[in-house]
Amino acid sequence: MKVVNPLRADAVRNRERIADIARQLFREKGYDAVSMDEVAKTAGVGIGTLYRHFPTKEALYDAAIQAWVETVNAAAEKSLASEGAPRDRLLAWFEAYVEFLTRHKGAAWRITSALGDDDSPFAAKCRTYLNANQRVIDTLASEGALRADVDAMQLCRLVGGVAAVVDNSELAPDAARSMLAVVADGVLAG
Amino acid sequence: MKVVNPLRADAVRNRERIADIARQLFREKGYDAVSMDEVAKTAGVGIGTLYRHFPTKEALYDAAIQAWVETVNAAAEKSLASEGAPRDRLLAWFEAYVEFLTRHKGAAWRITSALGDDDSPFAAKCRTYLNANQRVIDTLASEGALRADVDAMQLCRLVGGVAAVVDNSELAPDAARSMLAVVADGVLAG
DNA sequence: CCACGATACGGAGGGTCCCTCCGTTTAGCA
DNA sequence: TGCTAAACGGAGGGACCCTCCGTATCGTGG
Repeated sequence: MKVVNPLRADAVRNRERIADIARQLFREKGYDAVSMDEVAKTAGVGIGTLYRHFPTKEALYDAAIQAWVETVNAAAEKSLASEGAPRDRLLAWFEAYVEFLTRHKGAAWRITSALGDDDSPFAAKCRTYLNANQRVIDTLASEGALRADVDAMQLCRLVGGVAAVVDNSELAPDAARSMLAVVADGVLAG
Repeated sequence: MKVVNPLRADAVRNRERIADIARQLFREKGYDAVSMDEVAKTAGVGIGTLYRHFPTKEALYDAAIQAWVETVNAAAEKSLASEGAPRDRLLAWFEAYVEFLTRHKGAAWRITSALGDDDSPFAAKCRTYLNANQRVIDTLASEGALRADVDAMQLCRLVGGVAAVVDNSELAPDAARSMLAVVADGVLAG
C-alpha cells in the first residue's frame, strides 16, 4: 500500500499562500469586509481548496493572526522588566496589549468575546492572553501594588473592552492611553 | 383630489405590531440571531411591508429599543440624587447604565460602536447617553470628586465597553460590578 | 352607497455571504 | 510508468438583507 502520510507539496504551498493572503487582507480590511471568495480568488485557488485547509472563516482568521499572538508573552516580560514605577509598567503593558489586539481590525472584539468560551476557535489565543495578564498581575501583586481582588480574566475583559472600542472607532493613541490610565488607576487603587 | 395625508389605519396597525414583535425577538435572541424574514413572518406581514416601515434592519432595531432609551435620563438623575458618597453614586449610575445597555442582547456593542458616528442610525441614542454622562460628570466634578481630564465620550466608551463584554459573555452582575468598580476608582482617583 | 385614486401590502427574486459536495486532476511511491 | 490516495476547483445549497412591482385595500368626493 502507498500510504502517503505527510502533506503533499502542493498542499503545503497552498496552505501557506492562503494564510499569507488572508493575513494581509484581514489586516487591511478587517474580518467582516473580507469574504472567503475574495481570499480564494486572491490566493489563486478554488474555494474548495480554501475550505479543505481551513474549515471555517474563523479558523482561517485564527491562522492568519497566529504569528503575532505568539509574541505577546515577550511583550509582557518587556513591559514588566523596565525600571519604572508600577503604574508606568502596568500602563506600558496595557498599551502593548491594546496595540496587539488592534493590529488586525476586528480582532480585539472577536478575541475578547471569546474569553470565556472554550469551544471558540480562539480559545488557545485567549489562554495565551490570560496567562500573560496573570504574569503581570503576579509580578505587581508581589510588590504590593495591586488591589487584592483583581484577576486575569477581569483584566483581560477590561483591557479587551477598551481595545475593542479603540479598534472599532479607530481612536487615536492618546484617547486609548487616557482610557487605559483610568483602568490602571482603578486596578492599582485600594 | 383625494390627498390622504395621515397614515392609513392598516399601516399604523402594522407598524406597531412589527415594532412590538421586533422588540420581543431582539430582546430574546439578540440582533444577529433575528432575521428580517422571521420578524415579518412572526408579525404576520410580508417582507415588503416590513421594509416599507423600516428601511433597514438597523432602523428597525433602533425603533425596537426606542422606549427604554428615553428613560435613561431619569436613571441618571436618580443615581445622582441619592445621599451616598460620590463613589457610591457613580457606581449606581454605572450599574444602571450597564443594565440599560444589556437589556437587549447586542445593543451594548452596537450603541457603543456608534458613539463617534453621526451617520449611524443610533446617533440620537448616543447623544442621549452622552448627555446623561455629561450631567453625571458635571455634578460630581462640582463636588471636586473627579479627576480633571474625564469627559463624557471617554466615560461612555469605557462603561459601554464593559457593558458590551458583560452582554456578550453573559456575565453575572457581580462580575460586572467589580469591573465597574475599577473604572469608578480610576475616574475618581487623582 | 359607490367608484376611484392614493396608499399600503406581499412575496418573488437579486446580490452577497458562508460553506458542502463531488467529479476531476495531480503528486509521488513502487 | 502506472496507480492510488490526496488535493483541487467550482457549481450550487441555504441564509441573509433588501428591491421591485403587480395586487389589494382604505377612505374620500360625488
